[in-house]
Amino acid sequence: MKVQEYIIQDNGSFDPKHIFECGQCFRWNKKEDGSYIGVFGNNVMSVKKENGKIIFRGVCDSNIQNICKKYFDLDRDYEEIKNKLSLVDNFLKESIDYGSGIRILNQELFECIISFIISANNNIPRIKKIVERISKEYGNKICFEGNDYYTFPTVEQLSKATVQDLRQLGLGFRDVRVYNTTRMILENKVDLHKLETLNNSDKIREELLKLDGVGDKVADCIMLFSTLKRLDVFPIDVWVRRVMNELYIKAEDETKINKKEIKKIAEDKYKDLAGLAQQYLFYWKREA
DNA sequence: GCGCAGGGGGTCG
DNA sequence: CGACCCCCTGCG
Repeated sequence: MKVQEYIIQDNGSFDPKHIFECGQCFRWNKKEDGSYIGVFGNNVMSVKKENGKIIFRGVCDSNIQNICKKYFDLDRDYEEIKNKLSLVDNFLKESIDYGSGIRILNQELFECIISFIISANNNIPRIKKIVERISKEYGNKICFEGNDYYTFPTVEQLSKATVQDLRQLGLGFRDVRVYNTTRMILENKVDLHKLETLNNSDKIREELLKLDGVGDKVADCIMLFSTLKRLDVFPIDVWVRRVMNELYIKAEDETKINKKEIKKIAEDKYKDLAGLAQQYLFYWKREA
């Protein structure tokens, strides 16, 4: 496949570091020159920020410009979103200044589901390694600039894996969950195409929760970080719980805070942009 | 340097 | 509410 290139002006709302290290994705890796290389769909791509420009280079299964617009959410006006959220309060404004180049990716739904099932009670380096091994074992190989990369497997491809196979790849107790979920999707017990047509976050969540290994937190991550793109959902993990407690609740023991209380604050303050607020706060708190 | 607890983007029973 | 597999980290 031929290498394509696409260049856009940096308008202040695109920073590879912010995008790839705000915790939404697991398949982007930093190179020595500061660029990032990742695999998504049937594409391998390098992304680099240079002299006020963002440079995309990669091997793609169709036009690179269309692919980037979709995946990197380029048609959404993040300047407008940031202006709106900055008015909420000074905490959020500070976090937005810190992670000003964050964008929420449109990741492939099945990959997102499996990746976040694997994320349960796990740490990011290990999650990345497991997803990489799954791709190498069951995905397709793509060559780019002398190196081999592997696409995340389709439902059909991953359905070839037994529980034992998955255990061998290091999934631990999540092996059964990934196995069961893959089967349920393969057999259309949960119809991913139908999910894309639903326009109500609660309805989508209800469907996702049928999948083994998908609880509240994972369901919210899937809805926010995949092509489902529900910007109103507010995933609550330990970091978000911590920052929300520090800023607004100020309880002595944050583990005792009811999730509903946090969700209500998020809804009241951030409204239909809660998911984006979550990403700015998460990145701010984790990095700092 | 090695060895061993501690804990990690939660979910399930 | 406790266990869950694995591995990486931090302290002794």
